[in-house]
Amino acid sequence: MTDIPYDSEQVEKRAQHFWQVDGTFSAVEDLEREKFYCLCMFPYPSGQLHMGHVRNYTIGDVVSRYQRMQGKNVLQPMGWDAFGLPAEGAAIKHGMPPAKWTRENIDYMRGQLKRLGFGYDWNREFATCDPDYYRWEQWLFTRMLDKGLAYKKKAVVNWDPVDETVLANEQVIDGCGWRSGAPVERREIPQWFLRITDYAEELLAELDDLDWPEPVKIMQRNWIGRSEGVEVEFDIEDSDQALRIYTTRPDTLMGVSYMAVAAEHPLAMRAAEIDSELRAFIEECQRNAVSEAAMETMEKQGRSLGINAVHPITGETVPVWVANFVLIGYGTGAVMAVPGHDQRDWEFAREYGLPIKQVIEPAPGDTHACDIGSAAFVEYGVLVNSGKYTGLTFKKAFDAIASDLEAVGKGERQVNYRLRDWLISRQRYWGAPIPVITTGDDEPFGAPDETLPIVLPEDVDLGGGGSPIKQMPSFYETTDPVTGESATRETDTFDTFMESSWYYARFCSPDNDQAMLDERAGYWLPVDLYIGGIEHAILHLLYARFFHKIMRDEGLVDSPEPFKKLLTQGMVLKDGAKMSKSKGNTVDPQQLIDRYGADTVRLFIMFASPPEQSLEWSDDGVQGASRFLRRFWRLVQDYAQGEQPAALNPDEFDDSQRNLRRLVHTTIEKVSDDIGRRYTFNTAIAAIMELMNSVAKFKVENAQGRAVVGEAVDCAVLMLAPIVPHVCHELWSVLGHETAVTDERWPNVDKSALLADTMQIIVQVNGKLRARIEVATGVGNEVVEQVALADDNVQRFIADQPVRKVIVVPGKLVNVVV
RNA sequence: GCCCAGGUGGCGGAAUUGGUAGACGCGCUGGCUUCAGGUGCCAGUGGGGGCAACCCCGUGGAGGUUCAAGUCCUCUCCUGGGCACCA
Repeated sequence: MTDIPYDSEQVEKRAQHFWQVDGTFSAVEDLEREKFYCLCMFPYPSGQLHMGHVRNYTIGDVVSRYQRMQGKNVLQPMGWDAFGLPAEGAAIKHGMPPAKWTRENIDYMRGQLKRLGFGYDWNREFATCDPDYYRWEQWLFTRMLDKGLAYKKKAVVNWDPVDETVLANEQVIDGCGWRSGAPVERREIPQWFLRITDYAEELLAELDDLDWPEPVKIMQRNWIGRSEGVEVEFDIEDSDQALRIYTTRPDTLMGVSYMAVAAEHPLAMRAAEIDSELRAFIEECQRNAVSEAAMETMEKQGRSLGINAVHPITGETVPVWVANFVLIGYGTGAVMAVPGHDQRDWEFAREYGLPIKQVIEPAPGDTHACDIGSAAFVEYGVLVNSGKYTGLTFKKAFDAIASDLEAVGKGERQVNYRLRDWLISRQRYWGAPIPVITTGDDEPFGAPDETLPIVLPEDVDLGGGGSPIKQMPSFYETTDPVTGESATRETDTFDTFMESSWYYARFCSPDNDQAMLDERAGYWLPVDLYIGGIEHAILHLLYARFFHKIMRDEGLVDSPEPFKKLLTQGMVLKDGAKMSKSKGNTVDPQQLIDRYGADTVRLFIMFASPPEQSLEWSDDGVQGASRFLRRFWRLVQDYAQGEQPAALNPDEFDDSQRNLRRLVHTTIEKVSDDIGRRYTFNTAIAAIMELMNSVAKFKVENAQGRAVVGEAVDCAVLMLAPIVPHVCHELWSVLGHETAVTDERWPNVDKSALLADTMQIIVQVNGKLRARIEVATGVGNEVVEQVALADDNVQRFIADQPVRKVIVVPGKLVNVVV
């Protein structure tokens, strides 16, 4: 028995020192070698790593080290998503500028990442609050401005009337400001947008080719929400105004019984001028939260505007209402209501006593219930009560009605998207300044390249509430670079999603001060594997895809998409709930690292569940991981104390040696598949544990026995190296190897070792397990069937019943049906 | 409300293509070793029955398809994620 104790702290120190001195993880472009760019979503520097980070970055490190052992040229960088709201809150709380707070957090968290032994190329590190970084974002924005891809229009914000500041949705709690407690108001202010909708079709189409989880692609498709419909114009009675609406169900046009417009719609505003009760209702609507979830769940309310719209086909009039569930920022801010065939319209009509008309009935053979008296019938069907359209099916009715509307100039076919343009203005301090200048009443224009970056002043005091640069003439006062006349800088900053939309590309060329990207991006991009939380499935990933296409159109990258493969990890839970300070169920990774070492933490977090599922934290489980590593250490040390093993000679094997060697190679096969293809690290670890259990039980009785164990131990160290790299670094040299384990190749499967003489077959009678039989490998189905039928227990269950059928699945099972 | 996941022993999870439910680990029980300590080793461990061989039941719930269903279909309940200014 070895008496060398497993001292994780010393082992980890030695390995990390070696990697640093050796420059193991510095990535160098090499056109001769196949590259692998592995990227994890970078962290917001909130102060310390949490378990979600540890999980995310361990997954990325395991894949990176595995791909390196496959011979790939691996790039694994790390940086900081450093702008954002929490820094402003912390600044007010601690009386410290956000920049200082952020950079101190980064220094601490970098130390934590290093302590965990992640193989990052630290030479490429940057933070998004570095002017050298956001400079190029500002530059790209001015290109977009030139191309008309960036534009300004009014948009609604949450306004805190007491603090006189714009609030994030997160800062609105039950409709009130988080600090002031005052009811929040909707306010419209001019803001910057990016025309992501110009790319809607491409963003939708290219999803098909991505190797991403299907649920994420489905969510993005739904988010983009392509629909084919008709834009219809309703005249307003006794007026030269018109009301435009978009519908995907023109087949129900003959069932329209009222129209509904948003509170901010011009028709509603006009009507409110002469109707105080209506005005009160509209004001009430403007106190509603703006989020879609709030819109959809609140009680549906409305008021009649006292005006009528004229049906474009029948000429009949229908009343126009204002409704709290219609949003001005979405579509035309107005909808046609068909209560017979839309559930929300139905409920609204019921509430306010509006007529409900059936114009669709179920198609022949359709079994959906249809009773307009108790609910809307929302399926496609056959038209009824629809004049000349009666009897048509959906598609035919769509075409006929659309054509008729087009013929009279009252409508046109249109493809619509649910996706809206990206609002990138934030009325906050801690973000990248929007590089725009305004002179007098002229249109704003982009800051000239040579004036970039527009640097955010960092030595500020946030005590005054609101963004300090809005009160800082030294920041916003400037001159027109051409005319020299006095001008004003934009004081809004970019949405922080802007920075996270292109950082993956900048890691390729982090030190270039002449250009945003260079030819190195051509080598590394696209990212081969991108790993991060499922909560980013829509927004971040859609914005990054959009940015990539913008950069492609600017000639900066040549691929269509940024992330070839995506792995979305689940959350880390404790007692069934997300870890959070308010619930008091957090587990500090640092304490665990201090107590057990990085390898134990890495092993447990990879073993506890597969990456896509949520992970239930367990302190006892960490103990188990620690125990395994100690056993593993002892087993390898014990083996290494013996003499050099003989060469493997399969002809000399006895049965137990042959069995152990078969297990070694079936394990290599399984672990390679689990890590390389399935990303199920938990089952890979389980398989290696099984192998080690068998090695521990195995009795070495001769030279070939020792040789087989030697191969098993070597392979186990190699296969565990990506997961617990420190202990494997040390054990690899203990085993007498001169090279570093990080420079070794992944073990190969010896196919000849996999062959077995016999196989086990399951025998069922009527689908229930009744016997297990052992047959020689390769015997025919007839023989297997005979042996199965001859089994005593099988005979007992067949009894005197006639055998109706026998199903034989080769190599697996026999099912006897009686 | 809408979109997307998930629900399997006391616990985390496994079962990859419809073919042995519960691998591996934790916990627990019994035993051995030990200067009983967050040590090591051995055996057992889904529920019920049986001395045993074995048998019956069992994957949130209700139906269905199939020789065979954790896996496929329909409905339903519960939990989690997202919903455009948290990141």
